Amino acid sequence: MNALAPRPVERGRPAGRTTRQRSAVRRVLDDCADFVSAQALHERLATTDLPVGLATVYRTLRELERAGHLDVVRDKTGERRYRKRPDDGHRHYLICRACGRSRPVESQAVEEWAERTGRLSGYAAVEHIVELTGICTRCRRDKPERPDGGHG
Amino acid sequence: MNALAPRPVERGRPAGRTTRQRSAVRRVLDDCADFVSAQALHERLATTDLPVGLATVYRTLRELERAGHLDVVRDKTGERRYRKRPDDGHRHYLICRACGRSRPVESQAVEEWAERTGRLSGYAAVEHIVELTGICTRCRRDKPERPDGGHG
DNA sequence: GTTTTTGCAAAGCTTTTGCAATCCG
DNA sequence: CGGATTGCAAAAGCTTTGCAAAAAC
Repeated sequence: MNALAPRPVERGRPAGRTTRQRSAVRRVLDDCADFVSAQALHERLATTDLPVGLATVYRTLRELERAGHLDVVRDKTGERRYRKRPDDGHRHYLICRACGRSRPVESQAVEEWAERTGRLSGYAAVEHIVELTGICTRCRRDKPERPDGGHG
Repeated sequence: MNALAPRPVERGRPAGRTTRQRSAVRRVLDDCADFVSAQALHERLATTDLPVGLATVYRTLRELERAGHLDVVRDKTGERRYRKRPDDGHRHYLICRACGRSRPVESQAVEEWAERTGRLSGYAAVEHIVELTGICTRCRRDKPERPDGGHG
């Protein structure tokens, strides 16, 4: 559930090799364009021409995360979910606790607050985590709230 | 690292029995007045007149959390840390990634942003998670940054 | 005297790691 | 070829759960 702060990024670091597995992971991330857990990714890939090992999925995600290509979120169970980050910078999201679907929200106010608070505090390398969860209009009609935040 | 949103709280629910163990847990939480992990709590209690089992610590924390008495945060390792919530409502914190110490920050701007964003979205029961991390002035001089956010 | 709570050990989950086999360049 | 990468299974953590013994009211 935590949309990542603008990391003091390690962008531009050695990219590693381009393997079929890594490409496959990126492709799925692009395709769904919503938050997915490592395990879900692994399952989707399992039904593919090129199944990818769970460990590799995790490793690839960690890499993409470090490179600043992903927004990351943690649900109440502690599971991490990943979503492709737009090229023009990180986003914050409003995530439905019932169906798991996410939408980016306007967050300039928080960005400014975070920047200002960090600056005034005298702390170095201040990062922020901000996220919103709720029940979307559709789910409010249809389903009961799931405790974990949905979207296995 | 997530400072909890103003829960659609379950306050005022049956409080359960008052046992020596639960009192002990609350006492430690009051004493340190900073974020502590369940395991750290358990260790502190271990050296006491009344050691408390780890499972009991977890159960007590879960209860206090549900009752809205705690602010909760998750570090990068996924470990949860708990801190007594002031009586007048939840806070957001700036936490030092090196030493783990936390200080509440002024957060009216975020509160308003969250409220407004939730209202405009049409989502129900919107909750927010907001937190800041950085390196405090003292640690900037003294120690190197720890990867996990400190305070074992 | 019931009902709740405790404690221990075992189980559950997600994520990480060791290492031989494999692949990329 | 040589070093990076994959996969599997095992290991690591944190947290939860089952169940008999103990405590609370």
